[in-house]
Amino acid sequence: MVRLPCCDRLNLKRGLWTEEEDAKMIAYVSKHGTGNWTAVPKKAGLKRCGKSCRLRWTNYLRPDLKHDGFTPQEEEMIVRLHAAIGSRWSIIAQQLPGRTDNDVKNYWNTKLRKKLSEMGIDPVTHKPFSQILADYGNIGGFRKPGIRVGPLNKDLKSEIMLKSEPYPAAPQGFPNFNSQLMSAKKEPIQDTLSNNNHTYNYPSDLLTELQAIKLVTEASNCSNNETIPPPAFAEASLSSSSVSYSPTCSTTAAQEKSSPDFSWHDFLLDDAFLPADPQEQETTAEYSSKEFASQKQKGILQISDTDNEAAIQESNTKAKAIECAVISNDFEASSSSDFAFVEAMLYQEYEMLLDFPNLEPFYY
DNA sequence: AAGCTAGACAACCGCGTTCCG
DNA sequence: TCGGAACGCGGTTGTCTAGCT
Repeated sequence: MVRLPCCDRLNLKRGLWTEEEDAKMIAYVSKHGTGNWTAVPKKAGLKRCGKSCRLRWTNYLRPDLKHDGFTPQEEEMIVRLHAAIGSRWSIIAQQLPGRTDNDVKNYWNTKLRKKLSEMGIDPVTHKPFSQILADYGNIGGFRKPGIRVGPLNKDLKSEIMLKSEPYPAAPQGFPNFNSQLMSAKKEPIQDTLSNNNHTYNYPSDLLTELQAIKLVTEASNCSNNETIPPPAFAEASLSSSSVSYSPTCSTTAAQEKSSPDFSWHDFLLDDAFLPADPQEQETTAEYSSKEFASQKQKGILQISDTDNEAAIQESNTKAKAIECAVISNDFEASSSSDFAFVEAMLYQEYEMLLDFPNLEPFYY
């Protein structure tokens, strides 16, 4: 029997839900609970597919959901988590009670990304556009002039008024970070962190990603770490609305940071988590190099043996910035990140162009 | 008042993973 | 162990609405 996509089945309603449908769903779930979504629409008397029912319940009808606007604290959390782990909306949403991945994703796409772009910060890398351009200039010597901008995100492209260029595709066989992370079981962060029996493998080690989340979470919860700005900056910088911020955190550091001295530098990936102590920075850099070498040895980054050492050093520094974020807060870092992933892609492309100078870059 | 546009967000789609017989 | 069904996720599209011309 050929199984059609649920939404292609006959007589199944699509589109927006009516109040009557919502009432049926709520009545059914409150009586029978969730589970086996494919059976729900039939039992609840709805002409919807199970997938649609699950989505409606998960994203809208669930009683524990917030339907009001995002607070500055939540904005801050989203930005920080996105900087740490990228667009893992479900994981980010887990740290925001009452919010769904869809909520967070929509809010990011419609508000936060734009705000960051307008402030000259690349929403993908969380680095200043100027720094990204500088980085590209540094590695652009081998590139054919005028060929393309490279894998800059759309925001940056529009921001710097460059003509539209296709992004390079990820090399085949490159590790699928998203899939591996998605495959990991969902557990509350605290539980996950306390579980020493985790089996996630480098470089998509969920533990470390969650550690990064924990780091960010704790930083937002009244950390005295001066590298972490308090929620107040969200009001000052992110929120264009008149939402007033009532600090739940009353640390001196937080109050000090709420001053006009706040800098968006605090949100930039390279800087936000770096230890203030230069010696400590050196330590983290050393760690990063070792980890990168470890990745290389494991073949994860697929770096060839003809590496240019200087380029490796550069790549080490960039690709490990996020790990510094983890280390600087007394966590044991053990994984890469989306940021590192992008940088690794860049580097791998660089490798390829070195090996095959006549090869045209590949496009989407 | 009508038409247009952009923003917000609800909903859908496709794909990868997990579950289970 | 295998295959199909169910589930969950991120990306994308669709719809509604407010504001502007």
